[in-house]
Amino acid sequence: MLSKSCIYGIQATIYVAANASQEFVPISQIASELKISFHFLTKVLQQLTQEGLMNSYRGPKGGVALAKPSTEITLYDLIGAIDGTSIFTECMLGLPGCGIAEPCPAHEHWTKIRNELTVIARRLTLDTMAKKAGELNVRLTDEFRYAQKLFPSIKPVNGAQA
Amino acid sequence: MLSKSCIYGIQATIYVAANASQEFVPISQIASELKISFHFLTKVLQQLTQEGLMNSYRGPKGGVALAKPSTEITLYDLIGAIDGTSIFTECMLGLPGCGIAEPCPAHEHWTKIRNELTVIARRLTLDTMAKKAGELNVRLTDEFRYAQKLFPSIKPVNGAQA
DNA sequence: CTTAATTTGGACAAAAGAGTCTGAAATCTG
DNA sequence: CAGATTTCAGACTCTTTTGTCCAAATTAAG
Repeated sequence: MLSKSCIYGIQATIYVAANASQEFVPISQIASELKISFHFLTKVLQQLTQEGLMNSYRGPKGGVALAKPSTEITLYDLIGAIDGTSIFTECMLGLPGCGIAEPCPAHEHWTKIRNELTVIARRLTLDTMAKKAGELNVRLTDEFRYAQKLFPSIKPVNGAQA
Repeated sequence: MLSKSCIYGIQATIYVAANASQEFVPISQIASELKISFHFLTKVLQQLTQEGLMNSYRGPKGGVALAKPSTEITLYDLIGAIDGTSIFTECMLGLPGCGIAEPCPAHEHWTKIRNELTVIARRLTLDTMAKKAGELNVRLTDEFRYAQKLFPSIKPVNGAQA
């Protein structure tokens, strides 16, 4: 479905969005929290900075940051920047000319799914995903438990149940 | 999305279903019509016979045939046999424990899409797809034009417009 | 029985994806 | 300025997917 690079990129940007207090977040910190290879994640995030979705800064106190408010970066942007938009446009059977004029046997069904997927990806912002992933002040049990999986360093706060 | 192997397998079975007049269809014929590497397609179809979706027969007049009526083989069966069912079950972000109890940030949206995809794949039979792909007696222009792309050997019949 | 057509099965090569490593460039701190 | 921290850029390896090739087994037809 999505490539590993893409999944890592999405998880990392969610992490950065959730840590909005830090100006620049070091890639090493993201990699160790999310248990992703540091060097590999570096490549993925370089791609996101080259695509204009993130800013980076070298040296001590450096790292990466979102280039835009987290409310303005969508899942669609992230997928498009890493895996490309073909998942939102291509025929299920990979036939180059598939379209309304020359539909493939699965055309109508797949376009329906694909369009829904596109709408969802365009609407789902980093902001929304980061909130679900659990900032420290989110105390809902389910979300907190997820947060621990994605961000192991997050510790229970008073009132949160593990 | 789907692997090349899977796409080839789907196209080939559609072709076999559309050529129901032939008892066994040689793989060489399928490969040349669909412009797929013969040896590669051979592997894919071997997989489908091992999974019980097709029968094969060696020697002259041999080839492959559907193991069941084309009304009883679904897109879900084909995808499951070649790529596996993970596309119908897995988390979008690849998180192992993602579920109702510990949903990932895209969980609710992705499961909705995934479920629709599953329903469609389970309902879409080879029979239906083969009809759309254009048997010789289908004269609808759009479907015929598609048929020529997927099955180049199919020639216009009287009344069909190229 | 011989020949040709066909699948089967395995080995192998090429390409793409995933992951690792090293050195260079930039930047902060003292 | 010196040293530490960090991204940047490229080379390299490993694995999976894709694609190619060949010999063996099976079967129909003459």
